Amino acid sequence: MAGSRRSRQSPTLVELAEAAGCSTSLASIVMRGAPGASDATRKRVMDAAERIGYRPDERARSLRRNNSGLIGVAYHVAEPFHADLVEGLYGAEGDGFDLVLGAMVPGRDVEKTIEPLLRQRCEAIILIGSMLPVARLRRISEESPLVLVARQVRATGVDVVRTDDRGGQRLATEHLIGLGHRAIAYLDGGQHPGAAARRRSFRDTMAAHGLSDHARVVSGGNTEEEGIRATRRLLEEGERPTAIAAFNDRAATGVLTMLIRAGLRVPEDVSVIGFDDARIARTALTPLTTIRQDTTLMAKVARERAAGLAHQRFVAGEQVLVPELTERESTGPAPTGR
Amino acid sequence: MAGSRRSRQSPTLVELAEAAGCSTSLASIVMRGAPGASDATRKRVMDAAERIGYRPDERARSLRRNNSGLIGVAYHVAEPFHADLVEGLYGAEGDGFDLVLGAMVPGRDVEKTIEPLLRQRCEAIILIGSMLPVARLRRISEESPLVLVARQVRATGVDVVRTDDRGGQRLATEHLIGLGHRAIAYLDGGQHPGAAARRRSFRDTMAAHGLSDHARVVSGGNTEEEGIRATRRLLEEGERPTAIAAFNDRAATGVLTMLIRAGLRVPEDVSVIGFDDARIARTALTPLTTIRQDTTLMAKVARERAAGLAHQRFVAGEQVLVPELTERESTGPAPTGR
DNA sequence: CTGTTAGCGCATTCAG
DNA sequence: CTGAATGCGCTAACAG
Repeated sequence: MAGSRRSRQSPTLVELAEAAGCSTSLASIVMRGAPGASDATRKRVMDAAERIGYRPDERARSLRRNNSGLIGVAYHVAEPFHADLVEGLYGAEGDGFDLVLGAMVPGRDVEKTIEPLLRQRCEAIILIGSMLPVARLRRISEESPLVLVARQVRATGVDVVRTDDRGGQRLATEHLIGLGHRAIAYLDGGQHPGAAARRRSFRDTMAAHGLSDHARVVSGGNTEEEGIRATRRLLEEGERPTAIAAFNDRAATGVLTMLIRAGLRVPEDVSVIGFDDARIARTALTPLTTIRQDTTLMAKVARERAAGLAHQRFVAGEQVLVPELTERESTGPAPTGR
Repeated sequence: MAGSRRSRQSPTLVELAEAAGCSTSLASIVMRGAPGASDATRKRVMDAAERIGYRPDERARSLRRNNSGLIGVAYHVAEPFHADLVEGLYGAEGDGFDLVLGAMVPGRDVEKTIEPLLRQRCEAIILIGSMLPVARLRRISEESPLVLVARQVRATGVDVVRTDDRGGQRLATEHLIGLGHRAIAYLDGGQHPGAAARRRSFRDTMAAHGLSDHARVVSGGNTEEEGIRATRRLLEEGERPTAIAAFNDRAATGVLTMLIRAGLRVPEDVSVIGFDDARIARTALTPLTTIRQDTTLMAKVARERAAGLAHQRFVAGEQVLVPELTERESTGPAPTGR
């Protein structure tokens, strides 16, 4: 009467066989859809399973099969861009693997996160946007096939699926230059994945257009908060740029917020460009022009790589996806005269 | 030489014992930190484990122990509010359980999500913000202790941890009324958890203040996108309200966006209030006045309930947390005259 | 303190 | 199609 006191234990295969009036092997065959049972038996077993509430024990299964059928995914819960990738990962099912998620949260780093995944004997690990040093990545990849998503790294044994950050940022910078902007500020992403490449790309592209003197890099971050703070500093000190390129869309949203709070118009006074094409880019006060990373495709490729590595069908390599410019309303011609 | 071809299989306890020159039982004792081994042996075994890269197989462990030590968590990846709760869940460790995450994404519903969790024999399931019909919840709770977070439901066997939505929305509505607002619109959350209670609370509170005629409920949603669309409709048709209460902070952010795009000032022309006190509330263009749900506490309580239910230490019940008003800048006195 | 033994639930032989 | 037997890697008695 206690509501949900589970009736003893979960039923086992033996009990299922009893209930169905057949041998355990037959019951097993039916439960995993293997050949070797008549349709009549199949129905009888399935009905019995339904009736007694039988549910295969994955632990026993995978132990016996000697493969877990699991791909582990470590990601930052609080990062919307990661959430998009995780959605994509689930959307790309059909390889016979299940996904098991490990969340990285403040105080719970990569190592802590993947430990349980390894203990469950995941056959591959997909690590999203981690800044772990190469040496550590290498060590992990020695224990399990490792697919690193959204970060560039050159380490034997580590598979990489990423967007061309350099090319993407070049697109962004040249878009602004093409609109006539010269005084352009770049809001840096610090230690976050891709930040170094994008920063370098910004500087190089500015230099290539003879605008090195106008290229200003300010330290920022990957959150709205940091976008706001960085922009406040930017407005306080020195000459105001006519365009700001941000590390990602969240930071760009912060830039937008601070500019408007300061009474400036976007894009009339200042143009803003982001990176990622995250969901928030579309619903920002001024819809953001940004560099689109195709998370669906990245996820699909990452999952394929993980499954392939698990089956030893190929060796670790690098897949670089091409980003593209998505023009919305946050960028416009550089203001003339002043 | 292939980089990361895992050297055969993972080492087993037997191999560890061999490497350490002791019996498997001793090795086992050491690995799980059980009493019954000398410090010298302990060190010898730990060193050997490190050397051969031994890592206990959780599947075998939990199978043998006959308890998985797992709490399953089902949540919507794309929902920032859920992400906050998940962070809180991890932060509340120390009950001897590990967390295993199941992500709900479009096309992957609750049932699909918890199936793997059940197959792994999680000892309890924490389900965040699901709108599953009561009958289904009951069925799940018959297979595993179930803690429902952030939704009200009265079902035997289903444990509930939620915020007082009714009281929270009353706080919001009375805050606006207290500021002199009379024409107040409520942007409804449709089918989402808590929506019904908040909607009813809005109507009741308006009625209690004799403002039924001014209470306007418009259909909205729980995203920025829907907040924008609903506000656009709101502005097109009928008299403009002086205040808008939204189902949650994301929708409220959309409201803000649309109002400002329409050339209105917040809070001078229109006040806006949200619900949740999600992270975005602080960085919104106009920092949002909102009803704070303490996700850290909710998560802590939810995890305690889950662990307690798993150990049959108490029966399913309902824990209701008290929300509070967080005043920021998006609400102000009703505009006078007009 | 240490070693031996018997399963946990299931998949997979193999001989009927 | 069936039933019995074996063992995946580990823990938990129990006996030395």
